[in-house]
Amino acid sequence: MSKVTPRTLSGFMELLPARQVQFDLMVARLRETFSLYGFTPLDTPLLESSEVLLAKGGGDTEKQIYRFTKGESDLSLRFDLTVPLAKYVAQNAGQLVFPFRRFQIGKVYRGERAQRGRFREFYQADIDIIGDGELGIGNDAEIPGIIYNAFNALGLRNFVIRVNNRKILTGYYEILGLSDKAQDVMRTVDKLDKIGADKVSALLTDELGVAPEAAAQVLALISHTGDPFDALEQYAGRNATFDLGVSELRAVTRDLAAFGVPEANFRVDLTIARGLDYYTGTVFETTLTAHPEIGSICSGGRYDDLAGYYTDRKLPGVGISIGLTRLFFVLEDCGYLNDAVLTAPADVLVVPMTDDTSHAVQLATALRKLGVRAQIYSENKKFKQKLAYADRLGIPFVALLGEDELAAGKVTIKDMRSGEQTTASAALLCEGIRDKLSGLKAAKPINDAKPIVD
RNA sequence: GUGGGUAUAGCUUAGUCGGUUAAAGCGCCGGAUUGUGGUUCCGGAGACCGAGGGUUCGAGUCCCUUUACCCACCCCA
Repeated sequence: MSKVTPRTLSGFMELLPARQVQFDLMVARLRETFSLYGFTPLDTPLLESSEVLLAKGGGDTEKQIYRFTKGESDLSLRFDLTVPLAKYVAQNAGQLVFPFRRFQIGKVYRGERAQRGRFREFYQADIDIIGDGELGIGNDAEIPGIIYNAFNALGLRNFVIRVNNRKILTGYYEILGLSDKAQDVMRTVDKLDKIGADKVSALLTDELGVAPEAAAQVLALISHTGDPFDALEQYAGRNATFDLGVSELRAVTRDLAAFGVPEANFRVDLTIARGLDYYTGTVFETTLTAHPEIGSICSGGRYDDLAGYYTDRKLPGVGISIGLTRLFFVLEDCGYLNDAVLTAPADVLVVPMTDDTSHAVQLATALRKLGVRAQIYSENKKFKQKLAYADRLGIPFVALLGEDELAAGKVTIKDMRSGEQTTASAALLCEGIRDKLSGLKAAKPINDAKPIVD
């Protein structure tokens, strides 16, 4: 009989057990970190009515939406977590306490061509702070600290959080008389790192019709080396939006040290703008120092009006989104995933070797009460196969209950890494294992301290 | 959406000018070792060469079609 070939769709990521454990560990660390800053968890449906999801309409996002009908229903898979948040907040505004801080970690879907580091189904880890009518700039200032600590909790060290403020760009382009082209100019300038100043200049003049002098001015500001605030100072007092942007950017950078963000992990970068047009102030973008080619793994910013398509209530917010799937993919690809992390499904494999399994069950129960993950191996296989099972799954301890042990009322524990065996009372061994495991479990999932070079 | 590339064992790949039995490493299974895994040694299973059609005495190899996947652009996490 011919079989259907098992396959996974392009752009969808599936992990083997050990990797999945690692991924889940990263998710857990992010949840812990977000919780430390007072964010509350939120889960929303994967599927929404197309009317709700596409309220904004138009643009590239609409083309990338997975959309289908089921009976009379016109449904769409969410393509980010921000639109569902907007719906949720608009719907529940009366019952929420503002500023509303939520985090959400979930899958989103984009029907675009997959490629390296670019998925069609992927996890985003979002945090957002939503204000009712107003939201202080202090919330923006808190974001870099959260990003830093979140990545730090994962074990990442080599990354840079880049920050800019859209008001600065908007105001500057007003000064230069480029307001009508502001969006396109920002998007072009955003490519500076990738294609270089000459090509950016060419694109500005040839494709966008920017006057050469204005293009030169655009590049002059963003190419400034040294303290970016010195460059910005030259234009002070000429445009209210620009001045506001500069003061907001100052506010965001002022307390970085107090928030615990090292200078090496932060940079004001006047080129970043984010393609998404709903950002109106602070913008963030985070890249891995050793892998800029993969693009941003965490970005976000300030928006004036989250839910304008659903309600008249003005709901400004600031938030970020971590591309967890992309991040995980890059880290695995580059060998940064820390294999020392305990990815075994259990801490102890309890192996009964006689027909009487009651002692094995008792031991497993006692271990679990101590918080030690115990699995009973009940297959009637050869002894070596029982050990091989533990070995292949990376289970660090095997508890052996053979005739000798049962007769003596004891248990033999084998440490699979050292090969050492000790025989003692069950209670004594349980405590010992718990203590040994605590060290292992403190390990972080990622180790990017030593970048691997081909 | 646009442009390029690839398809051979579970995985990564080799396969000469079209020639007879499609090769290797890794992995898997078994044994050496019936209460000791991970190392080593020995043995074994596993491939209608992506699918369909064509040229030919003969196709993994050449041609056409198709599907899937990969890479890049656009855009993004």
